[in-house]
Amino acid sequence: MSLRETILTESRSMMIREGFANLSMRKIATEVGVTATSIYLHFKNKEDLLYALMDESITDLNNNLQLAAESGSDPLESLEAVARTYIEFGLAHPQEYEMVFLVRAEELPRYPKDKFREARRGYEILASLIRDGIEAGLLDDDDPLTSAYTIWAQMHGVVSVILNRRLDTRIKQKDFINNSIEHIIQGFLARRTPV
Amino acid sequence: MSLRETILTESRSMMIREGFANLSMRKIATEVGVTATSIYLHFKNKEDLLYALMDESITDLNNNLQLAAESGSDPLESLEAVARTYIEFGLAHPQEYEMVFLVRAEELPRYPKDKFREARRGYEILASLIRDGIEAGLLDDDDPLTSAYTIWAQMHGVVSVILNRRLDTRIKQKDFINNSIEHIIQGFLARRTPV
DNA sequence: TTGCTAACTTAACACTGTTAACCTTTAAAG
DNA sequence: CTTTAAAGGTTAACAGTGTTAAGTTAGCAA
Repeated sequence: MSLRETILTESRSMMIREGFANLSMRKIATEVGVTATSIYLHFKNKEDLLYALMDESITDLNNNLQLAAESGSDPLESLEAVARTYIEFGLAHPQEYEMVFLVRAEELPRYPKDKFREARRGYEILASLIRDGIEAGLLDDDDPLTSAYTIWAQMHGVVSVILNRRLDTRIKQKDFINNSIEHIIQGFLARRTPV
Repeated sequence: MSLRETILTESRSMMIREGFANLSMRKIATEVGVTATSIYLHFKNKEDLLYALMDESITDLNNNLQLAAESGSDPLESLEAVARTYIEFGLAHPQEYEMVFLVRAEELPRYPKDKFREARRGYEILASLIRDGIEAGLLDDDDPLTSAYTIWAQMHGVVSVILNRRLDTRIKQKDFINNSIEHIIQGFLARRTPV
């Protein structure tokens, strides 16, 4: 395994262990058994290293979503599976989720364009599912891409509220998730009696 | 104006100017015309200072939401007004919004309990609006508090996606917001034909 | 005048990301 | 077989961070 790979592996395990905020070049280097300066021979800077980590996580999430999207017997079932998979992924990998979705844009001003492609794949999985749903007459006939982003935003909101510990202690997390998924989908169901 | 207040005022203006992430005790102190150490005479630490700032912003947002909640002629209209107000507040005050809602729970492990009260007021404004809507037969009969959190999460998702610049450039921000508000509300409308 | 207290400062500690300059080891070229 | 060049690593330093211990100064009460 090349040093580059070792750094990535160790960074990821460290991030999961101690949290994204506690990652430091020196700590990573020590863990790997090398000097902090060495990392700069393989990554332009800390940002660059983080992008590499993000890319892996995004791919992982997207692969899960793809599977979920293919799992249902109709678009509605698949949509629910996707929502559930998304939320579960976020809760199961909080550090990775934070890194990918909760880091402010400001902190990543020069996100490399080629990495956007993988990031977009997720939205497109969702958009194509919505397109199927519209064609089957199950979902509201809006622009699928816009709706994909809207649903994504809603799912993200759910994960984000839980991870940021903003959820009222009186509410059970499970109820919150179920309620959310139900209403997110209901919000896009084709209206039987047009208003 | 006491030094404590001066520090708060200057911190806020600095945060808005240069961003939340660029706040440093030394910079604030310099701006105020004092040494960094002095701040510690008025605030326990940086966290404590941030909580004071957050508290002000949350109160501000909640006051806006309260007004919106009272603005409509029926619960549905009010709900839309609240959603629009929330999203507009987030976009108009990105730095404050980030501070209040995007900062990881980890970074605020000891959020003082008395400040939760103000934070909860917002959810309660929403919950009581939903309660009215349910009683008027306009909204789905779920637990109002759970629904309040769900709607909050969805609104937050919308703001968050925009602020974090995760929105596809092919989608107009305005369309995205309108589409979101529409579908969020639709997701909670009382179903005329029960399933 | 003494003594206390509040408000402030200086100096330091232990961190952070990052860079310039300086080795070594390895491998290819003449 | 020696020279050259590059790859991969190091040490030392810079400028910044939050935070604290210790020292100073001003104002006021006894």
